Amino acid sequence: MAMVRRGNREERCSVTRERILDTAIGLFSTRGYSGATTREIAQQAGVAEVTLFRHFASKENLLEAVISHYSAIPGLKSFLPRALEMPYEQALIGMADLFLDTLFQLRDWIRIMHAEVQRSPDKLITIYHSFLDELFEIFASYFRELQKRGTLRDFDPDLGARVFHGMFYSFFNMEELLGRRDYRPTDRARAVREFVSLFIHGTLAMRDSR
Amino acid sequence: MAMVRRGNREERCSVTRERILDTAIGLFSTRGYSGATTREIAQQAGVAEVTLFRHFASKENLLEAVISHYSAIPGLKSFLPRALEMPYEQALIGMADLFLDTLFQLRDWIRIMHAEVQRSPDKLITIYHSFLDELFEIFASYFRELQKRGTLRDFDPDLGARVFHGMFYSFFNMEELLGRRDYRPTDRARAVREFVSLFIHGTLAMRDSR
DNA sequence: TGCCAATGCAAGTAAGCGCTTGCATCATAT
DNA sequence: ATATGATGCAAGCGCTTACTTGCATTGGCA
Repeated sequence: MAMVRRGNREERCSVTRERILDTAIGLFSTRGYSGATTREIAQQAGVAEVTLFRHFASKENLLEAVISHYSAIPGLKSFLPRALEMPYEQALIGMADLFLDTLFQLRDWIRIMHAEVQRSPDKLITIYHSFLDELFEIFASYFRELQKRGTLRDFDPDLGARVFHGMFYSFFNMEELLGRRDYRPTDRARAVREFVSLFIHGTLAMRDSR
Repeated sequence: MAMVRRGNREERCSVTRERILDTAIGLFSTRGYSGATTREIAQQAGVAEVTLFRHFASKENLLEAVISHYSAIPGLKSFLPRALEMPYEQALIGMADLFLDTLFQLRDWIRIMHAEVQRSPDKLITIYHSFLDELFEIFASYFRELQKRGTLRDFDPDLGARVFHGMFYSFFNMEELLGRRDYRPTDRARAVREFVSLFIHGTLAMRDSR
């Protein structure tokens, strides 16, 4: 086995830990929690099974570590001030792109959440809900500000956020979570543009030439 | 154990089979395929475990039976001709309601698909993809017809279908799949109305008074 | 009445699971 | 140079799993 041989002791330790976590999130996401075995996780991480249990007290413990380790929310929030300086369409495209990037980065984490939120301790649910709340609030606060400025009409910003989220989440869901990249390999940039356009102008004809 | 005692032989047999299937879809959807045990399925269905294996050659076989047994697509397609006679907004609300009803009916089936599409044989994926294709085609063909009539402007009807689907699918996803009914118990009728309104008119202000 | 098919019950099998123990190795920190 | 701590290896423990076997019961059917 390829033991971690270099570096000082702390580093060696944390590198091993990270390798286990990296492998675990992948296997949990593809096989599910019950379907993934500690033997396979250890083997694929290139460590002995006993090492896995020296780092994590139990399999359940490992799952918790995986979930908290990869739940980091990215720079979507920091994009908001910049978005407010941009033209509406450009800002929405930027937000959509950043949102999709985020989803694709977190896809394994999201898969685990989806699969395990059922049989799960409240811990998972709480984490997932706060993740979603944060997400929605980013979108909603953007819409709220533009409504204050008079750029947007008077719709419910929270429901607007859900619509915006829904369009792109289900796109991601279809492209990534459903397992096959070769199913409807829709051009992402084109989809984003068309989605944003529909979100901005709606579907009705006869109001201007666009 | 409450054996099935009445009815002729065929009926008795198919009733038992159905009871096993009913229990299985519930347990597969909450615990996942690996997490659900044949013991518990049999017990909860009120039959001996050995009876389960007399009806289904293996656990995998039972999963396949569950999936094909509950995959029926409902009356959304038959709504289309009627929708074409309605005013646009009313038709969209009707389609959205029917779509949501369908999703809530199929929620266990959908959960299983989501969880097992990963480690799965191509069978599952194929079934799920054709389910989605059928769904999208219903929406897209409706938009295509209205574009032909000049009611709708010239957007890509397939992407429009995905947006329409996405709004409501992610609503369903949040209300039902994420495990907790008490999270954002959004009023469904209001959400449908607002979603449809956004889909029709977009978000921009300053074009008419609505 | 007598056969038969659907089911139950009890016991068991082989394999795999999460997890533990005891001991050896070896690079680093002192 | 020695102690230490992270790791590997091999074996195994107790338990659960999917699945099987043999036999008894029961109700429908000829």
